[in-house]
Amino acid sequence: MLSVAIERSAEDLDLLFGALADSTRRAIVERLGAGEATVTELAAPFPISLPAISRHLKVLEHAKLITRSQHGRWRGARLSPTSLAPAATWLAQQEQLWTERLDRLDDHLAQRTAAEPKRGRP
Amino acid sequence: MLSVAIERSAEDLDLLFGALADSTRRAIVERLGAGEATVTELAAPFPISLPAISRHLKVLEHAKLITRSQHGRWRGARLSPTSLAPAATWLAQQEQLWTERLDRLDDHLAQRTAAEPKRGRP
DNA sequence: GCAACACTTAACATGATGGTTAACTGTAGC
DNA sequence: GCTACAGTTAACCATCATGTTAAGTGTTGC
Repeated sequence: MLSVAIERSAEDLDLLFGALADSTRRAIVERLGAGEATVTELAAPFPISLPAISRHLKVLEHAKLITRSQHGRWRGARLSPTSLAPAATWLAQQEQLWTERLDRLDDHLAQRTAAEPKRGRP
Repeated sequence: MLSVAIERSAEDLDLLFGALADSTRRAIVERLGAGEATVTELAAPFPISLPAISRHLKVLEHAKLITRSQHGRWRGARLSPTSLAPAATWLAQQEQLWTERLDRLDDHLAQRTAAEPKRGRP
């Protein structure tokens, strides 16, 4: 359907991994796993100022990891469900690629040593 | 055995995700999926200088994503097989946590609407 | 030994990141 | 309307990241 459906751009991954490369932001994501929360709730566990939290949220939002809402004077943050997928997919692909390669290498070595058992290593 | 075996510290993840938050470094990792390579080989596809590549490799090494070797005057880089696991695990945990939560939410809502079908929303 | 090669290290410029405090915006509630 | 509350924006600062070029290190090969 969409011609650019698989277009997982390098920039998206930059933003995603970049957003996750900070323990405060990861903790916020973990916290949001328990459900929507307000900024003050999210800020509570951390020893940093509200503006700092506010910017972390902006980074997460920019990476499309969270969406924001407004209830009265409270502003909520919640996870966008499939947003981690691109990162997880990239990692899975890499792991698959190199385990495949290691398997092939094992096969190759097994074959080699089976075919030429007397070959010595200098 | 090791008392700190499961101690996947926040710093490790900082380094891991940080290392992956750059498209050049991700490309290098992808490239290394095909096997060990020298610095010049790794540098070839990129329009940046060798020192820049050298430092990217140092970042990857520091994040324990690659190991380095020396063959004569060539210096090789190769992937360390399980190094992506902490990142993949963290992502998997998050995805599991929040899909669980969404499931519980669904159940809850289904139960609620089943039990109190006439309840209106103000 | 010495020149060429394959890098790495050093020194530097520049822009991004993560934190601060102070001031601003917008909603709630009397 | 005014005050308090929840949060964002602005201005600033220190540090880190990423690139550059120039110089240094160590190995090869004649």
